[in-house]
Amino acid sequence: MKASLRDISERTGVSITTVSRVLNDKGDEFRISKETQKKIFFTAKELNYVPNQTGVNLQSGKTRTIALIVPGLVNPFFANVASSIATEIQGTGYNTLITDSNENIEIEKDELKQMISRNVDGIIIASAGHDGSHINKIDDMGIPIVCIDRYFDNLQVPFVATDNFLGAEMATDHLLKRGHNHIACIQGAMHSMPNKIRIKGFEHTMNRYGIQDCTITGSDFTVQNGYTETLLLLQNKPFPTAIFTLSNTIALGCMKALKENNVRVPEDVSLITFDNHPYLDYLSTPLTCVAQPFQDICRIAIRLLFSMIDKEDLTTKQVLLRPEILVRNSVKRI
Amino acid sequence: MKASLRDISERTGVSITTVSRVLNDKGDEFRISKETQKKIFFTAKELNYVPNQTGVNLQSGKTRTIALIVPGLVNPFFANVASSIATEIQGTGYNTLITDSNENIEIEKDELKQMISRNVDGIIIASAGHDGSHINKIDDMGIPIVCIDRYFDNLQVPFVATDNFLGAEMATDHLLKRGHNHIACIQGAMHSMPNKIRIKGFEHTMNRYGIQDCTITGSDFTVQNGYTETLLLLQNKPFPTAIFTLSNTIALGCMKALKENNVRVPEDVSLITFDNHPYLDYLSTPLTCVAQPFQDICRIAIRLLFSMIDKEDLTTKQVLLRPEILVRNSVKRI
DNA sequence: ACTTTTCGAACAATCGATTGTTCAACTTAT
DNA sequence: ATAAGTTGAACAATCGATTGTTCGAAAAGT
Repeated sequence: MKASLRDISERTGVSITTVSRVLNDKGDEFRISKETQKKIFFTAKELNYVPNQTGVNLQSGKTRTIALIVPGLVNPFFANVASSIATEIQGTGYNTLITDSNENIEIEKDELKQMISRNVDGIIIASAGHDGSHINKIDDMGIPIVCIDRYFDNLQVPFVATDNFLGAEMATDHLLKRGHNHIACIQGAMHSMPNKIRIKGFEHTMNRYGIQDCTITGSDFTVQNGYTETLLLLQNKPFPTAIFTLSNTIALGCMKALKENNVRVPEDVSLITFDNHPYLDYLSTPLTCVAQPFQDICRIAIRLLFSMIDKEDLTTKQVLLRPEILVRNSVKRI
Repeated sequence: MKASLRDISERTGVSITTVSRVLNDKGDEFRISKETQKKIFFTAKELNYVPNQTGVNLQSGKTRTIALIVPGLVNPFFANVASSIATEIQGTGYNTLITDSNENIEIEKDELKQMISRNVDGIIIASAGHDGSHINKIDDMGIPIVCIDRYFDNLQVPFVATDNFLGAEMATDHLLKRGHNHIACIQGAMHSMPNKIRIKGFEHTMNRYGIQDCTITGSDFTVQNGYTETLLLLQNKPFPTAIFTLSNTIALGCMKALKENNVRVPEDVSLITFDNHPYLDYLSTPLTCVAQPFQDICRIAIRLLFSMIDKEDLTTKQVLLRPEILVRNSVKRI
């Protein structure tokens, strides 16, 4: 079905070597006659020849493939990341192999193994794990890998993420400055670094304003979590004057619970969230948010990865990017 | 860095053959002594051996990889599709190679070539093209391929898509039944089959209600297009009583233009769109839409593809799935 | 006329894994 | 003691492409 060098070699009567050289535009370099070259090109076209990368890879050890492992494409943030990375890598001559670990560390480890097995040239990962030892192991094997969004203490590989402390600080500050001091924070996966840092930023800012006890609740980055926690929050007296959700998915669940209970935003409660989304502008109450610079994260991660692939020395290995607060109408001044 | 069979062979003093057989659990079958087996397993673990798929592939001709080519991950519909497919394929022992053609047929052709080159076992594609000849060519080469969402006349490969005629009919019917007869339709890529069929469904339903001239405008599935066309529409007198957008992206642009011009939905104009999205429930006016069964599309496409890979005969090759209308509050009865 | 260049292309090894065949060495049977 | 059988493992070819080396034959130089 698919033609190989051998097929062309047999059709033209010249050796595989010669065919290979001609098709790699080394015909002149190796003094293959114009006539032979023409014959080879013609036959290659005729047989619809496409080089078998497997062969090339085996020979070169390179696959020209970058793997991207994310904890969940259902999360618009990671969908955006995947889209950005795929698009950025396009045209570099590399392909992108995308997989989804579903926030499951075992699946993630298996995928990592698969990628090594497939000889990918580099890996970009937003890890679902609690620590980075399995990622350091990849690094030890000499496989270029960079972390995005999620990172760990003692991580020996480069990472690129939002400055989550700053982001949480900005959001909390925004609320406090508008008179809120009873703020509930609905968090995501507690072990994840972005979550931990955001919580730190939240608490730090609260403390700075002299507020010691903070309401922090929730357990993962899902719509369900946002929904459940908000429902629980609604039982409390007094109800907080503002809610700070740590992801778009949590915000979605939160809004669902609020709507079902006829709690209005921002009249009854103010709302601010991590993550931007095109729809936030058109919500019944346009949602104020902390936008992560996901495009820059992707671009820089790719840049770092390619540097590693090219065996260049990395001067900066840990990049935290400034988020941006987009003020819409979900926070009331009280 | 990475250990190969040869490394294990050298460390243990047995041949590569024996190592290969033991690691493939064929040790007993080939009467390799327990002792030797133990030694091999131990060394493999010690060296952190992971089989090099490139070698396996070359030998077997299989890569256990499925390629997915979509015209744009920025479109939430395709992000959902990508997520679904990646998730569904997970655990089948296959990996998913996702690429984005950016609605560009040249990029798409190039990607297709890449996939062939990489020996993928099968391809799922939502093509950006105007016709299916390049896809038939893949089929001719004996590479399993199935189309989703976008398909063509004379396509010789299986496809799975929404029943777009029905979807457009449902939407149009919904508007007409509520007293709208001045309806503007903002379409997407005119050459694409889903768009063509939706337009047909729209016109057919309008005609059924005795309305002959339909306003159809727009040219691609982008936010920008929805924005521009709505702006243009706003110049018209009389302004339509309802707008039917053929994708979520177009709807987003449309809403932007309406908002900027203080046109209220549904008081001043009713709005209905193709494609559902989690946020639609929380918009200032929750948006009535025609939801595509993207999960089923993905599942069936994968099913068909695996049947082709397994060389089974396909009884049904063309699947159109019933969409669902989700009634919210963006259509006013007049 | 004989040696040296140049030309045009083939040989053969290699990458990593798989697999049909072969082959010693030892055991058992005759 | 010799033939037959069993054990345990190695040999070698193969998949597709690349690449350093080699090798005839024709052309040029002496």
